Amino acid sequence: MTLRETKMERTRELIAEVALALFRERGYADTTVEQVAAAAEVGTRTVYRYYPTKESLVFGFYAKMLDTARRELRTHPDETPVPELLGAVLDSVVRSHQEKPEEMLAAFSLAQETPTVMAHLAHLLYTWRQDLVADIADRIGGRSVDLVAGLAVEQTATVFTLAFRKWAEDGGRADLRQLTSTTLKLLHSDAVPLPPLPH
Amino acid sequence: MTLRETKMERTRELIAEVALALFRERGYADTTVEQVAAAAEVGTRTVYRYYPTKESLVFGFYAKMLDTARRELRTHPDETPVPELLGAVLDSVVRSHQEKPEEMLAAFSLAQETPTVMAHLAHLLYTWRQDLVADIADRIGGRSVDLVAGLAVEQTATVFTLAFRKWAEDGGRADLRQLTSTTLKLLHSDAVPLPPLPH
DNA sequence: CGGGTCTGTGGCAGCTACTGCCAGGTGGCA
DNA sequence: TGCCACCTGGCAGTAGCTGCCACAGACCCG
Repeated sequence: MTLRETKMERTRELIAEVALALFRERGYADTTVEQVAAAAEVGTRTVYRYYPTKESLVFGFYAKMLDTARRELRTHPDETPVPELLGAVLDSVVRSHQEKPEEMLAAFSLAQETPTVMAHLAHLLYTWRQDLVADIADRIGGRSVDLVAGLAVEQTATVFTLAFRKWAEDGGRADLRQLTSTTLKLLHSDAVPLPPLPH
Repeated sequence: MTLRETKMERTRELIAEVALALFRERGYADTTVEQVAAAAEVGTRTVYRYYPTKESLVFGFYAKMLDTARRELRTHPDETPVPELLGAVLDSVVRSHQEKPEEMLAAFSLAQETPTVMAHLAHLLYTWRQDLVADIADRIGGRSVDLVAGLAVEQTATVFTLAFRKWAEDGGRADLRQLTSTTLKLLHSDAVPLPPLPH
């Protein structure tokens, strides 16, 4: 890794950190990108070189985390059974959240305050799941590959999303891993109502 | 309904229609809100009175449709079994899509072209599902009410979303109801892999 | 039916997110 | 050490979005 790249990586992270701090302090709407740039001691133009929109500043590390979870899939050999893969993804996401709980909570609470930020988060997760579906579909045989892969990924993501939402409601005091596992157990059980099959 | 309200409703719909038409014609990014206003023969300021953002112009009727589906729930008596409720929601959404297939397809294709539009759609669906969870939770007894309601709603929404996506990929030629029912069948079967339970 | 009032409309000014362009400087590399 | 590549940041410009205010049409009551 060259000096140039190191510097850029540092600036990139610095901007995201400073931005998140300012947003928490003064609120998202009341902070201009110019202020973020000034606080990070870079030009406004530079901020936009690293992050395409103001909203994306909130999810700098979040995006990196999702990327990691996906990347991890590729380390598993081709013969790995799909349930194990899904378990690995779930585990990776839970682990990331446990590493930086305050940041996760802060980003989520900012998202709840500001619709466009929530929209950005929803979009981030949406594309992530779509990419995951493509990854998983490659490993599945049989009929309706895309539907099966889709359902598998969506269910896995849902388990985490619900557990996380409950965890966040609680202010992050509960044990996220515990909550995830409880939710997963519910999904495995048949206590969850579903629309009936049309005859 | 007074004359005033009628007029407003008409303008509201006119703006959305004109906007969607212009977006399809010249593309979303290459159409300014000012142009939409001019084509609808209203002031720019008025457009923003009806629709808070440019993106929301794309989903005028979409939002109304989701609202209808939710509203329909309230027509069912309290004793209605939850699976039936979920079935009704699914049905309502499928029906709406079958009524205006071109518009649905157009809106979705615009969303795929422009990230912020997709983000808006994702957000719309996200809040809709959350509201549905609250509605359903009211009707469920027992433990982990919110988790059960959450899983139930998310699974139902997922079934439709996947079927819709496949339908849209196909250019809207396939039968959406058929696709939905196939997806639902898959979900009921145990052909869908899940993450294993941690011991 | 007519006058006062309420309310939707739209123009104007202004802020800020975001972009293309270009000059200057710093790191990479021979 | 010197040339080249590329990252940086300032400037100007576009467009989404908002508060404010005057006007006009709709509503209501005598």
